Amino acid sequence: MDSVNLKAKQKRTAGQKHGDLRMVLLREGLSLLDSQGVEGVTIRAVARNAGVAHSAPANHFPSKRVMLTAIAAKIFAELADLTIEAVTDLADKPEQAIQAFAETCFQFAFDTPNRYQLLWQRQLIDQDDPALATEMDRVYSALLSLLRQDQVKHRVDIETDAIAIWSMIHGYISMRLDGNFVAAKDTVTNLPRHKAILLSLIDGIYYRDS
Amino acid sequence: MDSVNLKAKQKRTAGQKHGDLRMVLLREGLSLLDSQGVEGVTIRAVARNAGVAHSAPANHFPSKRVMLTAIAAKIFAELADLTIEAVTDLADKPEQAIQAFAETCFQFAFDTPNRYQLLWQRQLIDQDDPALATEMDRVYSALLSLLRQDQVKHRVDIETDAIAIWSMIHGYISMRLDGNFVAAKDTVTNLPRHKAILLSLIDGIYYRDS
DNA sequence: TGTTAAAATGGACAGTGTCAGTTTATGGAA
DNA sequence: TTCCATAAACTGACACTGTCCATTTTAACA
Repeated sequence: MDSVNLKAKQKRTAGQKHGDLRMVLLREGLSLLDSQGVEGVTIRAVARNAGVAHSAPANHFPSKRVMLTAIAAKIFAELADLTIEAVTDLADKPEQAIQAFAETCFQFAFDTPNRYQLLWQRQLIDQDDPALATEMDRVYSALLSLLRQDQVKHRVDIETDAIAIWSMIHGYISMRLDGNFVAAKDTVTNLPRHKAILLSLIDGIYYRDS
Repeated sequence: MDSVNLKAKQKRTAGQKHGDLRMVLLREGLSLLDSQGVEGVTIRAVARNAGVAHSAPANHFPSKRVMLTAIAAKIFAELADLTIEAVTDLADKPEQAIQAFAETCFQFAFDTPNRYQLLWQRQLIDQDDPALATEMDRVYSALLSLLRQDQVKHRVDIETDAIAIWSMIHGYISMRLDGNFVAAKDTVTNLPRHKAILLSLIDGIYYRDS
């Protein structure tokens, strides 16, 4: 058996206690994220909750940044699944589909704010990570294809329309999660009204020839 | 002299070496923020750069969060000054004024990204701080009054229009700063085009009766 | 001039991420 | 079977952080 065949063998589980510590660590990391926010997600806390030594995670994640990036990739995958599922069976009704896409993002962000916020913390995660980029692209591509199917509106620049729509969704979510509407004398009771109006405004977003 | 009069005396500078260490600390904090990002702004690093002991800042800021909040308030004041100055002399041209407002935000964010990003880091700063809220409100109020002066568009809900516009501006900025357009095959050369289109889209944002 | 209280100091503590060396446990080879 | 190579997990250490504490310095006031 030569070295090539040796390298081909991927299932090597020597020395490990858990079935798959990497998976356990990601699960505990998500749990800590939900309960204590991103600052509660320390390598040592994750290791404690997983019942292993403080340096055990180093075998699976070379740095904290890599661990947080892996967690963020899982979250993006979750969001991608939700949005894509929300717009299936709406392929022939692109306007409704876009609304469903936005509504799903709102729901996800307000249901699990800590998860949503981690996705955009550039100093904590590595945006160039291939696994993360793949999942992020799934969300973006879903919106893009909705706009392409929208034959009613004569869009000149679909990509920029997508960016504008996504900007408005993300901007509203992040400002609300950051509590920045307090200064604007906003209350939580405004959320349904805001959402309704934003959805109608999003519907009006498309760039056409002058 | 009774205790009330004693309390009324506010200028008490006993024991201090610098003229105003608090101001020096804020300046060094901003400098570290610009050069190393928010994670470079540690209490001890700020103290080192100011040439004082590691625990000296504690006399002026009871915690790191309070220090970062004070820095953020200064940044918001800067942004408020810039936006308000940009829209003066445009009171009679509200559409141009709104464009100038957005353009100023873009400029500020891309010129000093670390400063802009600190403003929205809820886990690091205290959004309920009065000084911070005051400066934040100045920016928001500037946009609000522009919309009120816009007699051409018959806006039904000025506050939500402001939120939508501000959401789009902030959403685009933060996504670009986070580098989230890489997945969208975007390059920095797209910035001028995006900006032009976003400005025209912003112009189209207003909620009217159906 | 002496008092007083704020400001600045140095030391300590628990917690963090990361690195190094060591031990453990497993699958394949002799 | 026995042995070994190796990945995984462990213990220990280091520098750094924010925060607390007791102490000393310093400048304004009586």
